[in-house]
Amino acid sequence: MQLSNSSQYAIRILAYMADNKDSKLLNATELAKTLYIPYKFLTKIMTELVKSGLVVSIRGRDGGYKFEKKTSEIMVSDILAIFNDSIKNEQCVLGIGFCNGLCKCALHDQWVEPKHLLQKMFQESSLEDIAGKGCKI
Amino acid sequence: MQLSNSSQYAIRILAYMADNKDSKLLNATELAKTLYIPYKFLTKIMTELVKSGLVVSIRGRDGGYKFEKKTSEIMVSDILAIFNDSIKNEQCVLGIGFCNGLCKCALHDQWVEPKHLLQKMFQESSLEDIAGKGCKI
DNA sequence: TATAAATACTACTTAAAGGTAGAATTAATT
DNA sequence: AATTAATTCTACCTTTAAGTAGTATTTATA
Ligand code: SF4
Ligand code: SF4
Repeated sequence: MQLSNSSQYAIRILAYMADNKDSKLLNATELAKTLYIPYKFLTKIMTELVKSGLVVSIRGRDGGYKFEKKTSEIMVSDILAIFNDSIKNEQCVLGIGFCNGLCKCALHDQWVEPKHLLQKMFQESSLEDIAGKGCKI
Repeated sequence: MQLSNSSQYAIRILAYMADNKDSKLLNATELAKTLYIPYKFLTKIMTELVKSGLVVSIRGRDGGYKFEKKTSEIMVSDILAIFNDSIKNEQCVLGIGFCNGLCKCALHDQWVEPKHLLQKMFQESSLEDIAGKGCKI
């Protein structure tokens, strides 16, 4: 019952970048050191973030990463979507997955509310919202 | 962001057993067929449920499984605990895991409420509560 | 033009979850 | 006592997530 490492790392990376978006570019070496994320794994994640259009990369010496969009326009749910970690309406708590209104599982009714709150948390939190709140890692 | 297969299966198995606790014993073959759970995986799970004291097994011909406790006294959270899938108070949404009140992560504040609802759902749902609600698988 | 420092690509390895196979054990029935 | 049908044990296989290695590519600067 938790997000994948990739999603967790990506949120932390982007939250940190949002926190430091005054500095022109942030590079992978610095991000990995600051955030205690394995360098090679971080670059893999960054490449996915670039491909998905959330950030742009500048290659070559003095290169790095910066945002493509405004941080107020990037929601945490957008990040989760990249790593197939979104909470969808049809997300199933007991793994059956094809139930309808007539035939629902033992926990269906209890699941509705927390599922909705999770969705809300991810869909309504922008990077601007969560940047600068608390610690940096 | 979902329970492990083992937890999901275990909840479905026990909810079904609670639903059919009038029948003396339920055996693995029948449970596997009815619930569409791989037989060998199901027996592995059942053995863990026996060891943890939630159900008792009768071995040999005409054997099977039945509850050790009342279904009103078995909470879904008890099942999750067996498979290390509980939602703990200190459960971390961004995977850092050692933050305190002073230094908290970007999503800490937003996480409190849904986490609490998840805990509530699992801690306050007994097998009696969820049995007989909806479909059988 | 050579060098250095950065991202991107391809491929591999490791660890954990999910699942399977087969034999051993148990106990009721014939 | 033999058979049958059940659980349990040990060991293995498969798939996916997580992480690593090495090379290629790009670009600023001396
Ligand atoms: S009713 Fe339960 S098992 Fe069925 S799709 Fe909904 S959450 Fe999943
Ligand atoms: S503050 Fe955030 S990152 Fe830190 S332990 Fe709590 S949930 Fe995890």
